[in-house]
Amino acid sequence: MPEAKPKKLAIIDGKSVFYRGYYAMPNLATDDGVPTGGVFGFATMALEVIRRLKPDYVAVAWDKPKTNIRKRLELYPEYKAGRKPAPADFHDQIPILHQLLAAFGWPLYELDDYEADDIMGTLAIQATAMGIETMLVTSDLDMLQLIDSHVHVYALKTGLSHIELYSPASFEAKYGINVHQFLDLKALKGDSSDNLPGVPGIGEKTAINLLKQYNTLDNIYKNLELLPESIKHKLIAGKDKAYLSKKLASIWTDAPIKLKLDETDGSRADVGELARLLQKLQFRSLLRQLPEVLSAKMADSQIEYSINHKIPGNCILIDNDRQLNGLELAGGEVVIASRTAGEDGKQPKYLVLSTDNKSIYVLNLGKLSRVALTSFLSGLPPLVGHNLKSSIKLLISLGLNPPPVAHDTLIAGFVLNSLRREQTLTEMAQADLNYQGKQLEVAGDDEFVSLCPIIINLITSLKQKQIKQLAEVKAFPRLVRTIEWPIIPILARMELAGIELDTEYLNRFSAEIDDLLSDVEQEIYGYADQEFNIGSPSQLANILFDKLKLDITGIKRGKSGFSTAASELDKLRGLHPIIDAISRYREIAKLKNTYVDTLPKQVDEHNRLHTTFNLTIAQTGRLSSTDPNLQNIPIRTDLGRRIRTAFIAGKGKRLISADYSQFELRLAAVLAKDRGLIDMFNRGADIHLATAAEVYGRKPEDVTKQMRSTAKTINFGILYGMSPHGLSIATGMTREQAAAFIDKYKALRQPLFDYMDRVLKRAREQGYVETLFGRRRPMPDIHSRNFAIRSAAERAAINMPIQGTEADLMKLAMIKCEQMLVAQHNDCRQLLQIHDSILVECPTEVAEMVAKKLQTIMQDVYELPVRLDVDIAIGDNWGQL
DNA sequence: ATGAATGCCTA
DNA sequence: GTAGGCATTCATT
Repeated sequence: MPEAKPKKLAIIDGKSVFYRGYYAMPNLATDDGVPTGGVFGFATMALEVIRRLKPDYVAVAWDKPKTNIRKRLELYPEYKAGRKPAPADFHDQIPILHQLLAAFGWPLYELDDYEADDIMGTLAIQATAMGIETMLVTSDLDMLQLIDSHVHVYALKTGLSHIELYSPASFEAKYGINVHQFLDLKALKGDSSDNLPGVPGIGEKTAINLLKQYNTLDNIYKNLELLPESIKHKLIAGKDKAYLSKKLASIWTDAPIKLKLDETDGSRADVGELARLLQKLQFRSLLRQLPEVLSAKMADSQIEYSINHKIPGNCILIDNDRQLNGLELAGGEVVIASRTAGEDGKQPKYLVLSTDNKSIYVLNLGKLSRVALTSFLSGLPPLVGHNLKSSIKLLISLGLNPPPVAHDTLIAGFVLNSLRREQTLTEMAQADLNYQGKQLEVAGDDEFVSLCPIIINLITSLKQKQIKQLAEVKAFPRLVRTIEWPIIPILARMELAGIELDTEYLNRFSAEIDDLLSDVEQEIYGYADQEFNIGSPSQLANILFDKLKLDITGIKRGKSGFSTAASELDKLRGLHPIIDAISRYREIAKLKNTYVDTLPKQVDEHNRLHTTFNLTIAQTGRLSSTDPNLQNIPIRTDLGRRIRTAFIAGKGKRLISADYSQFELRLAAVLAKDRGLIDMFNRGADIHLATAAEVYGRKPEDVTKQMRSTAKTINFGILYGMSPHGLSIATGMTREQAAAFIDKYKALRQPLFDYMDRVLKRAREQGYVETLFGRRRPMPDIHSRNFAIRSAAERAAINMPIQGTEADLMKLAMIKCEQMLVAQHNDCRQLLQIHDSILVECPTEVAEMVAKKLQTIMQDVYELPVRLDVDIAIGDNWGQL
């Protein structure tokens, strides 16, 4: 018989959660003006606790106002001095919170002289004694000192409801010291929010270094003689303060309070009352979640744990070549996972492989020879994994030719539901498999090895489930097989290849810009007749609108005053020479800070820059690029273009760019089956000029620059669901002129507008929109009662099939280009993709030929009623292209 | 330190 | 007015 699962108790740090909500939603109130921000935060989090943690028991700890810290004050009168009192409408919400707790059936624990921390600590100790697992929900890092094998801390992350397991390992990864050293850290560095002094002159950096070296506070004081003079003196002078701080920061676990399980039974919620309360508070979104959350909870108690719990017995750690002898990785597929480490997180450390879910091999890469490894790994069957791109990069960096992808659980999860927040294996397993075990993304090597069987098991289980789910949507199996799986190894190769940066050029450029920048800066100070921080929108607004009294009519207001965005400054141009100077300053500062000074810091030893391409971020299916983002390198201004000049081809090589021309508009024409537009493209017309000619009823040769520009604006605007109002702003026309223009355009492009209506209709009926290849984007906000939200969803819905089809086709083109390159020009590499273009590096001799081949492949990527045009260019730097 | 707000770079 | 990433300032912890 399996051992019964231990019961779980969640203890919520009521005030800290409440505060979060209060500050996150400062103005939230019901229609009759009752402030509800804090309650909303609490309620949101409460539902998330039920959904995610599935506790058997729940208790809420609360600081009693005023008296709560008396005992600590006896020790240190300054304790928590300097804290602002809570605002008045904060207290107004407390009674509502009590009602909410009553409805949940959750008791509030509060005590004179004890803070919520102490109550939580005490209850946790008692729970452990009863054999119960405790989960502490808080935003307070101090709570980490309570962690042990039966007590876990969940921290509130960004947003109101996002809670995340705070593990000793993640703490260690972040600070480099153990959780048990937490109190000693506080003792040394103090804590400004609690007004704990710590040792004066010792900050976090020094404190951590000392603790790394000497482990404990006591031991540091035992070894004072070994320390540098200055630190030693500070420590001696601050000894009392250090130990006092430690005492004050310690959570007391002996509060006079008793955990009564029957009071905290989490299943006693009065659902009717809850619904009534949420209704009254006008928390509609929460109200909607209620049935789902509570029923999920009930269902969970009946459903069998859906993971195969038979942990495979033979998980073999391999750390010398001999162990590889006679081992084989035969089978239809291999489940693979990898682990990297080091400063940049790019040093490969472990590779985990399992072909039949019985034997799991954990390769300690540092201990194995390259030869033994490559011979063992050659001829692997197709791969299954979670974020296979990282494992494939590892295989390639070992010199292997990676096998094809059979299934990636990260990407399948995204294809199945692009809205889901869960991205790590742990999160996905928790959400989809009801996995309730340990966090799998861990800091310690030993811990990682011990988790390998679970990792393999979860990937396998997730895959099985996802395969079934993919099969339920006709287009999905084909989408992943023909687009998503094949693009993964290509991106892996692109990331590994990187692109060479001329760092010396950028450094010279930086110095040059510096002079420009300080000139403009002085000029601005001159106009303002004072120095100020030009980078601060609020200071800048003060100068412009208070001091210089520039005309504020028509200037947008933000949350904190008048906007100084470029579009608003444009309205002031001509009023004062400072405006132009500010624009120049902004341009230069932006380029310098974001690109010129930053990129050279990120190159590898070959001066190459390696980005990460992400497949599971953009809702439309586009790639995104991070660390660094190489999809937003400047091009529009002359100064910006010079940054592209720093992206260079390697020695004896050339860069080729291949860009789709008017890709999205062509696809809009196809999706809408707009014969007129399609024909226009197939004639090879200048699309904006031809549009202007038709709308204005002129011959093409009589179209002015202004007309063409207006037509161009609307051609683009249409793709984004632009309104007449938006058009008038974008073109400078009056609203009436814009409306008239749109009317003509509508008549001309009726199929396009009919198509947009069809997309919206389907979005409303089906709840999602899709691309030509059946990639879906759920559109829950399409039914929002909030006009702004609903309108935004409608615009996104119109855009998604167009942008998404572009993304699908671009991936397909990359796959075909890669096949050609590998087969015919294996010394050529794709380096970057920027949504409608690719950048390829190849030997000078073949550049011409390769460029032509790429052009042909991209133009013929997929049979469409519209012609696709691809522009190619060759150069030794990106700026020339 | 962290997150929101602001602003700006790309397709 | 679609889709992203990221730097800086400033308030809050």
